[in-house]
Amino acid sequence: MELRHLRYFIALAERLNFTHAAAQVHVTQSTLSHQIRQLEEELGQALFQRTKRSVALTAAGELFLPRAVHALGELDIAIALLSPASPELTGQLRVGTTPTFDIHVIPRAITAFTARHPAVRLTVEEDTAASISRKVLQR
Amino acid sequence: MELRHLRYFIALAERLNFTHAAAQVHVTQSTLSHQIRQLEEELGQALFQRTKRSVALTAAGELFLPRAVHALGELDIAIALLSPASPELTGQLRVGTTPTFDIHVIPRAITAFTARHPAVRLTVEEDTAASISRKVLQR
DNA sequence: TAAAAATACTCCATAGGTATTTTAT
DNA sequence: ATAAAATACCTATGGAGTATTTTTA
Repeated sequence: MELRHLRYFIALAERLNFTHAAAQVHVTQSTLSHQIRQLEEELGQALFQRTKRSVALTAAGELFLPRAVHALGELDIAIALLSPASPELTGQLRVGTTPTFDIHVIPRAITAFTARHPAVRLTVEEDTAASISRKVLQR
Repeated sequence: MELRHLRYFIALAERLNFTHAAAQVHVTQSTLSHQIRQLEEELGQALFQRTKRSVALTAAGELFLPRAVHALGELDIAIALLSPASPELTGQLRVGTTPTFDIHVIPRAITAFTARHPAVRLTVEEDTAASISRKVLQR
C-alpha cells in the first residue's frame, strides 16, 4: 500500500464515479481502476460495490475511509508544520472543500496553518466535489 | 511522498544508522540513502544531520516523526479493522516492539485487535530495535 | 444506443540494486 | 585500516497511458 492508493481511494469514495475521480487525481480511468483493485486485493476486501452502473462503498470501505482520511490529514499537517515559517506570508486564501475533508481534515489544517501564518486571511467554503471542480475549471 | 518514504524515515529515525535501518526495511543502504534524500527534497528540509560518522534528527525531523508514526499507525488500525473477523482466531501472539512504536502505535493497535479477536492471548515486549532483530534472526 | 468500468497491451520512469568513492575515525 | 554514507551507473518492475471490450440503464 502506498499513499497513492489512499489518495485514489478517497477521491473515488467522494465522487463514486471512476471517470470523475480519475480526473480529480489526474490519472486516467484505467489507471484508477487498476490501483483501486490493487488496494482491494492487498486488503483482501472489496472497498466498492460496482453494480448497476453505480459505485458505492462497501461496509469495509466505510470502515476504511475515515482512517485513510485521517492518515492523509495527519501528513498534511506534518508538511504544513515543516514549511519554513515563511517570513510573513500575507494576503487572502480561499479554500474550497468537499464535505468529507471538511469534517476530518480542515479543522486541524486550519489550526496548524493559522498558527504559522497569522497574517493570512483564510476563508473556507464547503461544496460538493462536482461543484468545486466546475469552479476550478472556470478559471 | 509515498508510504515507503515514511516507513524508511521512521526506521532511520529509530536506528540512526543508514546501514541498519536499510536492513530493517529490507533494502540496501544505497536505496535508503536515495529515498531519504528524496523525501527531504520534497519537504524542502533536512530531516537528518549527517555529521562525524553519526546520524541525528534535525528539528524538522523531530517535528515530522510523531506525525509520520501516527499516520502509519492509523493505517495499521484500518487494516486490522478490515481483516475479516476471522471466525475464532485463537492462540498466543507475542509482539516485539521498539520504544517509538510502543508509545505511539501499540496501544491503539491492541485496542483494535483485542476487540476483534478476544480469544487470542496477546503479550507485548518492548526492547531496542537491535535486540529485536537479533531475536528474529535466531529463528 | 450511450456511458461507464474492466481489460489487453505497451511504454518508460524510477525504485532498487551493485560497485565504487568519499569521509571521518 | 575501518566503517559508514554518498555517488555513479544499471536493471527491471509496475504505474500510467491508449485502445478496446464488456456491461447495463
